[in-house]
Parts: sequence; C-alpha cells; structure tokens
Amino acid sequence: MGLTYSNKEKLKSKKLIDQLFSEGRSVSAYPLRMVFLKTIHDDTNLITKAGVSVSKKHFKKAVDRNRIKRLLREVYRLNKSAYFNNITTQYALMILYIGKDKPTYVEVEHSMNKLFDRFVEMESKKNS
RNA sequence: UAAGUAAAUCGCCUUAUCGCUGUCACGCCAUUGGCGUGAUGGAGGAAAGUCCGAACACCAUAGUGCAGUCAUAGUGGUUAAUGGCCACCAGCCGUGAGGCUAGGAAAAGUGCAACAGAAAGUAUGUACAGGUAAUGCUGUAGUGAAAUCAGGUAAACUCUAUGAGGUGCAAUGUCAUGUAUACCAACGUUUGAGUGCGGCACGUGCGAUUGUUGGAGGGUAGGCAGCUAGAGUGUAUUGGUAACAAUGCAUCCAGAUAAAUGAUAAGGAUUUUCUUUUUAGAAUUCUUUUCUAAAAAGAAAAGUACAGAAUUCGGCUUAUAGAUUUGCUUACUUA
Repeated sequence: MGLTYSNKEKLKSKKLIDQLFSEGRSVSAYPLRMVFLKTIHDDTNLITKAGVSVSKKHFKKAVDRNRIKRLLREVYRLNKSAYFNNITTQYALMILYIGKDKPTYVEVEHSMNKLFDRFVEMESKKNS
C-alpha cells in the first residue's frame, strides 16, 4: 500500500455508502469523525475504500468544502499506510469533518493521526 | 499635480517532491476490460445568483374568437433571440466630463391627494357690489398648484398595442448482472381439484399446482450515449457614428459524477508599516532640531480579494484585495 489514492480506493458505490451509514460504527477525534464497516471488496489486494465528506450546513461555499475535502484526502493518502498495512480485514471508511472552522494542513494531520490511533485500538481490543 | 468622470484590461508567479483526472501511443495480461510506462490537456471573470433570451429533448396540442393571467411599453437600428445591446430625441440631476428615466393613454370609467381653505365632487359660507318675482343667480375679495372651470396621479385599479403551451440533461435514448415474476412454449412430477368423449366404470385428452430449460416482458444496482468543434477562440482587412456584420488567415482550449484540477517545501513579485540616507519646501535666533513630500537601500510583520465547471451558448444582476492603460472634465502651478 503506497501513497496513492486512486479511483479504486475511493468509496463510490451508493449501496455501500448507504450500508455503511446504517450499519457502521464510528470513532471520533474532534474535528473529525469516522464511520467504518467491515466489508468484502471484489479486489482482494484492496484493504480500504474511503470517502470524505464535509457538511453543507457548516460550510455554505463550495470553495471551502472543496478545500477541506482536499486536505482530508491528502492527509489520508499520506498517512494511511502507517496504520492499514498491518491489517488484513477489509474496511469501508467515511471520514467526516464536523468542525465549524476552516482547518490548516497541520491541524488535520494531527487529528487524523489521533483518529486512526483510536480506531486501531478499538479494533484490536475487539479482536483479542 | 490633485480631485473627478467614462471605458477597457489583468487579477499572483517559478522550481522541486508526492498525488488526482481526461486523451493518445507502446508493452503485458487478456472476453468486455485491467495494469504498467511515456507524452500531452485539466476552473472563472464572474465558473455564483438562476433573473431574461435561445439551442436541444420529451410531453401536450384540429382551427378560430372572446375572457382571464403574466410580461413588455419614446423612435430607429442590431441579433439566432431577448425584457439585452447601440444610436438619437425628450424630461430630470450635476460647474463640467457625464449620470438617471417603471418615457403609450387622464375627453371610457372607478379610486387617491399633506397643509391652507366655508367648500377639493354629495360643493357653496362670509364681506362688498350687481341682478331677480325668488334663489350662490353673477362678479370681486380671501385659501391653494388647482374653485360647477377644471387640473394632478396609471412603480392605483383601468384602457390601448404587442407577445406568451408545459417540463427540464436527475431531459431523453440505449445495454443490462442479480432478484421477484404477469405471460408463452417444451419436458417432467403429483393426493391429481375440475372437465371433454361416455348411461356408468376402465381408458384417453385438456389441465389448476409445482420443478427445470428456453423465449418474452419489465426495467433496480451499474455501464454507455447525450457530453463538449461551438451563433467557438485569436488576429488582420473592409463596411457601419455605434451595437454589429462580412471576408481572409491561424487554432482546438476541462469533461468530473460521494464529483478530478491538489498538498508540502523553497524562492520571487506586489501592497502596507518602520528605520536610514539623499533631495526639495516650511517652521525656528544659528549649529542643531522638528514637520511635510519624493526617491533609493534595508528590516520586520501582516495582507494577496471575490470565489469552484456539472448539457451548451447570448445577456443581465450581484461579490471582488490589489494593479495597469486610455479618453475627457474641474481646480491649481509653470511656460
């Protein structure tokens, strides 16, 4: 798993997203919140399929939403290998930005690391 | 030089590393297709609001008249079209350059009108004068923009003229996994309900039900088309006061779909502030010092707006840090 985030790794299926929100569990580290669900992808090499989302309620301008989503994607791309390379189960993820202010790159990176720490902890506990 | 006014243009840049997405070429795996490598494209002047006008698509629709609803409203031109744009006229505002205009009709009717005034539409009081059989019957004074004489107002109803089907690319077309299955065919199964032949039984045919296969329908997930070469862009010439048009040459310039066009680092540009130096002017009794303006150098921090394509065009409206250019006006200075 490299530093890529190509089309395949994006969560695109409407069905899967609906399922994720209705059945998935969540973990949060303000201003981020992640909904996740164990699934089986068609491609066995793939570990995760991930999407990002920003509330239209808090950010009315499309420019702001785009900016935040790009940051989230970028941080996910650069940091995911550290956490998900050791995992064999397949997941569908959706990362939500629930804050109300525009973040910087460093802030997002910091809180996403925190988020993933909690996620890994939660899952290892459950498995053991 | 300052202030103003009109119009036009630009609206951060470069490099490195790591990524996203379209297209093309090659290679590999290979059924559609997938992967890799390389090359090359990848947000705006408003992409925004969705306010007008079109293209395109589907639905509706015999023709005509009347009524209603909505829109438009000087004249001429321009355009695919418009309620846009251009020119001119008129009115109003401004010293001026210029700006603004919802600029058809008040003798079809209805309504409305501050203050003043007796009275503003159901009119008619006072004083004086005139007049009559009698009466506000007549005149003057007084109020007001306007007094039995009418006027103003149609971003009040109204009238006149002209125009107008509806819904929007989540339109629409097409391929179709899976699931359930109206229907048809073949084969098989069964307590075989029911039923034809027959007086009855046997027998035999049809056959509810159920299973398999095939056909056909339906159209969900999803894919493809629509989907970007167009009333295109740049430039030159010609015609026209102009909007705009014609012709020649050159050119291809985003197509995503939980939605690409980014992130990080370094450097630069620009604006603001401060310091120093120089020059000019002013204040002060002189050196000094202080203030103002300009230029150069340095430093520091802060700022670099508004804002993100979603079928495509032509407009309008609104938002916008900062920068540039041109025409003109007014004031001042110098010659």
